[in-house]
Amino acid sequence: MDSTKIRNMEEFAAFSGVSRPTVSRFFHDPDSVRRVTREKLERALEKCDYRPNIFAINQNRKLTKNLGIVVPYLADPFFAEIARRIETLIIAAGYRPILLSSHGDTRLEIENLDSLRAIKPAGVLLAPLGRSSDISAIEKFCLDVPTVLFDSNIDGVGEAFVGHDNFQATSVMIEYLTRTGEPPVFFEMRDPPNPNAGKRRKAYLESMSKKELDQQIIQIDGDGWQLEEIGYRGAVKAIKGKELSRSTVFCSNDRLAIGFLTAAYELGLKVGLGSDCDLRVAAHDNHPVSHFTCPRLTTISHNFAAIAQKSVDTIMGLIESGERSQERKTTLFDGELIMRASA
Amino acid sequence: MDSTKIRNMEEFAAFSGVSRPTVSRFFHDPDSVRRVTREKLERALEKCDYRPNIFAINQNRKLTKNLGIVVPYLADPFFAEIARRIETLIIAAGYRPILLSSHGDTRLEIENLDSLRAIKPAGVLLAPLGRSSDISAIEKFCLDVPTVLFDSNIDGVGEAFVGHDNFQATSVMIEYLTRTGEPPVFFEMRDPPNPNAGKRRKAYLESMSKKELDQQIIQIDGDGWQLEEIGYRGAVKAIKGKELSRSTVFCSNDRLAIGFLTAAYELGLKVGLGSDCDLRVAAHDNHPVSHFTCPRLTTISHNFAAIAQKSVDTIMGLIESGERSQERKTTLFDGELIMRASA
DNA sequence: ATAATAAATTTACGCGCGTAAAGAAAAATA
DNA sequence: TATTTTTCTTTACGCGCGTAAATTTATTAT
Repeated sequence: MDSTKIRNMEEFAAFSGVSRPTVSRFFHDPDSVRRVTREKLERALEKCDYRPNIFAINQNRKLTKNLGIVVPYLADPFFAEIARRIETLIIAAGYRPILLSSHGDTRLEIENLDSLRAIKPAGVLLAPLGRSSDISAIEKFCLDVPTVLFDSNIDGVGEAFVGHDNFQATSVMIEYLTRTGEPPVFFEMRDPPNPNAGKRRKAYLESMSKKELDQQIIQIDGDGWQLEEIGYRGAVKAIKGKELSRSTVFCSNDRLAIGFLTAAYELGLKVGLGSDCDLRVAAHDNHPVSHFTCPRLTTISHNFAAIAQKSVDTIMGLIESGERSQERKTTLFDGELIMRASA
Repeated sequence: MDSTKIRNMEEFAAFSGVSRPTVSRFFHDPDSVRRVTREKLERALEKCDYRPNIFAINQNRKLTKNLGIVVPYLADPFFAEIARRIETLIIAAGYRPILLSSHGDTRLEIENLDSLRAIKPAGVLLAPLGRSSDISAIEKFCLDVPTVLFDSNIDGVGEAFVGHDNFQATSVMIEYLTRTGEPPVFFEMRDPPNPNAGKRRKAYLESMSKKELDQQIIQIDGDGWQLEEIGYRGAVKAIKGKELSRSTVFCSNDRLAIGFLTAAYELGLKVGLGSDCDLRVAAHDNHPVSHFTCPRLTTISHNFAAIAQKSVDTIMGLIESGERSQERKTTLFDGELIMRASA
């Protein structure tokens, strides 16, 4: 590295023996200059680590290379995992991911969108809070910024939705559970924060009635994102109150199931497949923690890889075409049954 | 809202009847203008939602209001939780948090620092990867940007360190375990990615020898951040190989313990305090998941709130004084014993 | 070789705001 | 009321880069 301190593009142009507009073009797209020129600049770059000022760039371009990611609750490893995958794909595409969490708070979700708007992102991938989202504010945002929703859908909002097929997933699990034992009772929050929950309930009812099986839904109280605690309390109440009409429980999501397993353990119920077991418990999501519950949790995995890839591909398509999509497209990926010890 | 579209500060100044430099001062600090002027501007703001262009602001200030947060692995709820708290405090202080995860990757950690450097942050809060960090690169970064380390220390790097007192925590736990049962065996990775692990081992050895108790350390193989899986395999090996000289196990961290509990469960060992139990298991961190293991995990909590607060206070002090600290200060907070069912 | 094309250079302006200096106006003090 | 102090306005320049137009130079085709 040279001792020469380059302060701006002007100086770097002089240093490398190329004019400034050409340097500007080079940084925008290295292939837009002749090969000899490019090599000259690359050699200069090795001698003095100059990088264009990102603020000056963004100020003068209508469109930045920023790509926002907003998730409802980053402290939930499920969202941390999907965000991690999306981040990686965005970086690979040459964009800059800006990851924001709404921390389960409606107001913060809108604030996140506002501060994204301020940095003129090329696009945004949004997993909304769901039921508690300020839908009209999100709609307004989507008019200004190309936005793809993922994980949790809001009808008609954003350019597209990419998510998990709750109906397919539910029917696969119910198929499995009924084939290997008693048909399941459905265990969920009375007032779930996430729209997926509603679809899962509906899918349970449909699947069960198609098989002409008795439906039972246990709806538990609770509010917020402390799902394990809510699941635990609900399970204690349901077990002690002998509310379970059958010995198989299908939880609306893994985090509720984690609480359920804790309750069963503490109440001395053995969960699992064996003939010595009192209960079978299964759920939805293949949450990272579900690998290590006691017993390990049988669940339906989201296709994390496909959802992340399709979300990024979709927003990239919108950005690079420069157009809004003609029609809002919904893409759902099949879940995969993950058989473990709990059911 | 007025239909008038304000495009820049010039237009907003004209609209509100105040000169542009005064408007600029107002946005920098509302209290730096006279009350009547401020009120005039606030009224104007309600009529037309103008916000200064953040890129133009940052380009012209040497110092932005950006504050970087870098954590080693955001998909670990422990870091998600501490990051969440820090973010909240930073926003409250009127700064803009930029949260980046190194995803357990040395190269990405440096890339994160590089991209932070590009946005001229006022300061950075860094929880380094630890042993695998590129220390000289981090040192170089700290010369340019005021940086406070947290969670995991690198001697002499950064302006200050804020963390957890592993020695106090260890001795409290050992005190508790020996008072209520057999003294503990220490369970850890042979090659832990985190420097806290080294301190915990040392603290175990010191505490045990101070009490004139036999020390036993079980070091398990494994690499990377899949700590539960590593803990699980190590536990299976240790239990099947009858390596445990005593019935109390003190794990280097909760995530290893989660794997340990899964192994114990699958091998039919009952973990807990009761006389019918085979093992007691305790650990470090009060990881969010440790609330819901089976049995619930006895552990030592980090003082999340204090660590987050002190980290933010320290970096704010550096920023607002505009100076570098004379001497590197280390602040450690006591852990708190969280007694649950596992030990 | 000459003409046609492609690429680079020079020149110049604009983006939206920070900020400094000098003077005018308003508020606080005497 | 006169004086001092505070606050605001006017004017002007700079930040680092995007980008357009006109010109020059290099490359390719004829």
